[in-house]
Amino acid sequence: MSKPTIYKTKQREAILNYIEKNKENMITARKIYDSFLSLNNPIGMATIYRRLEELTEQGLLSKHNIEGIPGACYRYKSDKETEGYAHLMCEDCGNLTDLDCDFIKSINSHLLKEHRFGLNPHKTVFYGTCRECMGEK
Amino acid sequence: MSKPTIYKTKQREAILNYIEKNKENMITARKIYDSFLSLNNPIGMATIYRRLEELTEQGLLSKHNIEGIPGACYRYKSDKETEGYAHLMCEDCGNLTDLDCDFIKSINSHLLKEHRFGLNPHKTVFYGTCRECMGEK
DNA sequence: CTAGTTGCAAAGAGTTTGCATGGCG
DNA sequence: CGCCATGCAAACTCTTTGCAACTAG
Repeated sequence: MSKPTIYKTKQREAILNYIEKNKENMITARKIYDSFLSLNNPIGMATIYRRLEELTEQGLLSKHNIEGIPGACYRYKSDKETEGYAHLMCEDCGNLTDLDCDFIKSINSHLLKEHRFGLNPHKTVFYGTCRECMGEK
Repeated sequence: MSKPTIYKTKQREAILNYIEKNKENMITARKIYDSFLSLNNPIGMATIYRRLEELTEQGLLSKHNIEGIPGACYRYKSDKETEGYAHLMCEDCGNLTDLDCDFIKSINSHLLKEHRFGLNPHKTVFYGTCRECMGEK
């Protein structure tokens, strides 16, 4: 039952590198695909999906989906250094940011005590309108 | 700029009826399709999607998507009588329940004051483990 | 009559899988 | 050399759209 060996291939390293460089941003399979394509370093979509899925399982990425955006698709975000944070999703611009705040702890304990619900902040997304989009209205 | 007339067709009424009867449960396009099919009262998928979309726009349904379930698809939930509630999604069993609690108000004001984020509870989903699934572990 | 609705089939988008090839260890 | 990874293309799933036929008002 030992874990399968992981081979350090060019593609895997490149994807890890891309994620490291874009840890502040949202990532989609297509963005990665296009990025490598424009660097004349094309990579197969299947490989991208396989790696993203793997990294999500390993807890290094969180996988999200927003509606209301044309061609909605899975969006991944690096969770390095932000484990335990929740996320804020703007319904207007689709921007996803980390909720780095102790308040999540009180939400956590409220849900547990009053609703017997074990919150997973990491996956939780608050929908609404972000600062910028509120201002523009 | 007047709204288009709404025609009371057999299919539309049937879908509304289905939703009314299933307001406690999650709804998917396929569930509706299968339900009508088994009643020897088949209905086109396109119609179902068109009606669900319309009802979502009217705020009578909320549209969700959960991962981790094979063939993840959009799941709708009746929001009649539960407008303004947030939702709790169980990652284990995929169950979606309403969060009927004043605590949402303090979350609301916190996000607004400290993060300048205008929460839309109606669309917000807390991920975690539900009462039942916690017990079973 | 006329505008909205339906159902089919085809198109689309995103994602997943089968399989032969290729490369790490 | 063996196992895993890759890339292509095909398959799949869910959803959306075009269009001709239909129907409520």
